[in-house]
Amino acid sequence: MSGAVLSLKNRMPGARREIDLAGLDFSNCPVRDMMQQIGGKWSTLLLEVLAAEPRRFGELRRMLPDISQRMLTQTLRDLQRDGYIAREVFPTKPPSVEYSMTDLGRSLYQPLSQLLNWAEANHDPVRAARARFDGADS
Amino acid sequence: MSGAVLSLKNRMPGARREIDLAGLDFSNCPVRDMMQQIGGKWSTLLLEVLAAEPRRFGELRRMLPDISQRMLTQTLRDLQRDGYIAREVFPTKPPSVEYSMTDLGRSLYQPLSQLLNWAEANHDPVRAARARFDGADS
DNA sequence: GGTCGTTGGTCTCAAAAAGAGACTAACGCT
DNA sequence: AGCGTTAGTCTCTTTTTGAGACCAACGACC
Repeated sequence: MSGAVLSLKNRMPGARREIDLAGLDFSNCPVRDMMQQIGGKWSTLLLEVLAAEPRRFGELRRMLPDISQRMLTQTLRDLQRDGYIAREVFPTKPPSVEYSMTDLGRSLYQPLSQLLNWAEANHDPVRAARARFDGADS
Repeated sequence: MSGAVLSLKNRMPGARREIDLAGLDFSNCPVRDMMQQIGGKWSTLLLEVLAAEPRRFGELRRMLPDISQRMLTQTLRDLQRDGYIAREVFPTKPPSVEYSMTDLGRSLYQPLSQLLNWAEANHDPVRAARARFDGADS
């Protein structure tokens, strides 16, 4: 989970030049760094839910019935770590915790929701491609 | 990898109504279905490379020096399966294989590249948030 | 004419990540 | 006293990822 952004920067002094990806900077790769988090199995789901309104832990757990508590805790913590969501503890009788989206999270959510819309709109072509592929060689 | 889109549709007849996620359809979840693929460690990287121009297998392997052949093969096949990229074999002496983006892939790449741009533009805030978080409790 | 390198993979095994579910501790209700 | 609620943590199992050896066919080299 931690460390190891890419380990490409220190990787042979003389060699390694090649094509260099049309200007893409993979040595520092913000794309992978972020997509690793966003692409997690539950991250987008949680961002989508929290983009609508703040939620409490148990509320989220009930909304995503097939997430394990372990993964919910961990995904929330990772999203918080990256600054997308905020965690606030209320000192009620059994302390309750509310998660809400930050400004950075909302900023991320704009392009992300576009992608999510694409996913919903193009689910059929993808499923069709899959069926074609799976049927072709089996 | 296969089956099990969510297993929420058949899950208690009477109960389970709650909030229903502000209109989001999680029973069939195209979002997770697609993000699972896109969010893979190498998928976006490959899509980004292939969006620029078609590439051969070995070429891709050399461009992404820290991908294992196994994962390269598998990621390419998954992207092909979902219809984002096409695989063409040329019957040269040692047969060569070229991967190129399909129309569906290009369609996906539009919102995806927006997200990728966001990632590059906002790498610093995210890294800052991370540093703050990691420093806070340690 | 045997060896080397090239092609695009597959196979096996080890490491890392994800999932399931039991367990915790403080409080409220009955 | 016993049960349920809160938000988690801990352990164990399964799945996914990663590293790297191996493969078959051909061309060039010596």
